[in-house]
Amino acid sequence: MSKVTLEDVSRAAGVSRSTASLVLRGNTRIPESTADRVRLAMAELGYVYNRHAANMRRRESMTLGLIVTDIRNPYFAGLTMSIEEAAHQAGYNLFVGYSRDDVERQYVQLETMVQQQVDGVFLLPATGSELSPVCGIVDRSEVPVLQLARYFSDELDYVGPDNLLAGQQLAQHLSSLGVGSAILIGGPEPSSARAERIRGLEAGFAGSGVSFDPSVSAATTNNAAGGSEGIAGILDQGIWPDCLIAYSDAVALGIYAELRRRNLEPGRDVSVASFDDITMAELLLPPLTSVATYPERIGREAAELLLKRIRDPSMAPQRSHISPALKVRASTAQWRPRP
Amino acid sequence: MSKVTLEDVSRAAGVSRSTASLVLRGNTRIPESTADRVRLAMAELGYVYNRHAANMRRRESMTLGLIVTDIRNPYFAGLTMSIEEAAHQAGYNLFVGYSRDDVERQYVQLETMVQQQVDGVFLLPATGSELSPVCGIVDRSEVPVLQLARYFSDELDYVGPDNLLAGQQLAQHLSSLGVGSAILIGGPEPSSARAERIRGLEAGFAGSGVSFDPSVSAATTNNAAGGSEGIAGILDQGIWPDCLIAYSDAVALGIYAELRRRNLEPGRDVSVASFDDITMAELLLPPLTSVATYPERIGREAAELLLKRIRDPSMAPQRSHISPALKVRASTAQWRPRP
DNA sequence: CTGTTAGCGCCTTCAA
DNA sequence: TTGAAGGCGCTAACAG
Repeated sequence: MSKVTLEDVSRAAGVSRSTASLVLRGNTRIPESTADRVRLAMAELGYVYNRHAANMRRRESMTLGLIVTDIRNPYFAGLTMSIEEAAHQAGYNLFVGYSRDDVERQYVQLETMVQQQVDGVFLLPATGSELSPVCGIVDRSEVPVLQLARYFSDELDYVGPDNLLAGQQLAQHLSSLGVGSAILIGGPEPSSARAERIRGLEAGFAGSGVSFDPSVSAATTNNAAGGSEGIAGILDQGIWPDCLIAYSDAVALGIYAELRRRNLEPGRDVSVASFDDITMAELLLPPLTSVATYPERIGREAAELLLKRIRDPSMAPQRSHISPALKVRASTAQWRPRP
Repeated sequence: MSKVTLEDVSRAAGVSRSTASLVLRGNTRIPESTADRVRLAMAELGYVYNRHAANMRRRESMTLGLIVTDIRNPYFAGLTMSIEEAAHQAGYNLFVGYSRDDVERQYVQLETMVQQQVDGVFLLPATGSELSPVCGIVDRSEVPVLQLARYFSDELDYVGPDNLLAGQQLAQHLSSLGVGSAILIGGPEPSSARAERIRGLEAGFAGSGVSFDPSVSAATTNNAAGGSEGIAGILDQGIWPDCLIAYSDAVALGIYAELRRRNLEPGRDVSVASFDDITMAELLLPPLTSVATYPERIGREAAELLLKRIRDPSMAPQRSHISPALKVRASTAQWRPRP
């Protein structure tokens, strides 16, 4: 029975309600003996602090929302876990919703979170997200929204990997290997992340003589099925580049599998590289060259920024880019140019 | 400004507050013309329904809590996503906490969820969970707790895989292959799931002549690192069984990697099998034999049960076991007895 | 340091 | 059908 109220506690402890309330909030001006008596009474009566009631007055709920597309991709799982950790550390509880990359679903989730009075929302936007519907939902309550890993608006905060640099690092590595041609496989077409990675790759390949045409590759879902589909589409056209650049490690897993279905061996018949560097990349055979994008750091940084934004809603929109790091492994390092 | 209240709306629409409230809840006895006027006013004023305020009166928050250990394991990620889906479908928002298999952390998360007035909690218990601290936190508010995938008490509801049957199915498959000896690798020692899988394996191997001694294998964390560590411990003792049974696919991934570091090939030098059948199992080389335990079904079933429990707190504790299905793949099927 | 008072926004009840 | 009133549990503001 969550029926034990602060009033009951204060009565049992022989103090006023305001005193009990102050003890709860750790006020130091209350003498220790009184505070102890109050705490004892709370324990004995089985008192449970009701945050909803507190919220009615304080106008903050100590909850945050997180909407991501799909956590079966370990990259997003790591991101989610680090955000949860930072939120809890700051005393917030976290509502989580999975949009499954469906915009409508995402908007519904955003709406219910706003109704639940969240103090802020981390949004890893579904493809097709736009500012105006988001604002329509959010502006009425002035809930700050932070864009995670992908962005669709300059007016909202953003924290994500430095995709441009990541693309550049990877391209430079590949051209140094003597790769003659490379193709990007998969990834959600309209995402800022994919566009940035492409721009980075183009910049990195510039002047190296490596042929790289981003328009060849079709967009796919960001998972293994997308990778299989993407590489199948390329091979079925009779195209056979020296290097396959997966949009992400999740996509690369599908590329490995599809290559083998066709009796091709990744790392030998074609080099393969990717982005994210999830744990699995290193454990695959051959180990997968990947650009680490550090989801844990992105999560920590995002939490820090959103909390700052909650404190100061008038601050100008911020963008934060986390530096990537290339991890060279056998999937590219063992590959040799065809004679 | 979540300052627009139902009173403002009713004033603007020229109706009473109770009428506006009834429109919100979809009452049909209100004439459509009136309802439309109210809805129009809500839209024009930018009204946001405040669930906290509603909760003060209705004594339900329309929120549920979910505490899992770690979603970087795709098995738990799938479980989490299916629970979120079912919760949203039923109109609930979901608080999520990751215990990282730390009991103390788990208790803190449980406590803050209770303070947030959750109507129920899904708990995938951290190793070392016990009934009395959980009850200490939960009983005061009478929040129902459902045990997910592992259990530590008969007094709480439970939904998880039928681990006994899963172990049996796998053992029978292995003995039919002519395996002479098998060892279980990894998994959290004190978990009900591990104990049940062992019992199932023992039952399945009984009378087959396959040597299987569960005491040989050390417990580990439920991830790739645990798998590598587990198999390393076995091989370093000079033990070399015909078959390695991983506690889970996540563990199996580490086994594959460690075997290869030692120039052993899974599926040829030793057969490997596992539990869970996450997407990756099929994509590995060699594809991994695994017993599917269907996290999506478990999640759906769990959500159904918890919602029923919320409606009827006096119901006797329920346990629900989801049937597994063996997926035979090359990691065992291609293995041949050593001469 | 304590007690009192007045809400936060909504829902329920009762009377009109 | 509508209006008025009371209260959910807490906190803030003020007067003792």
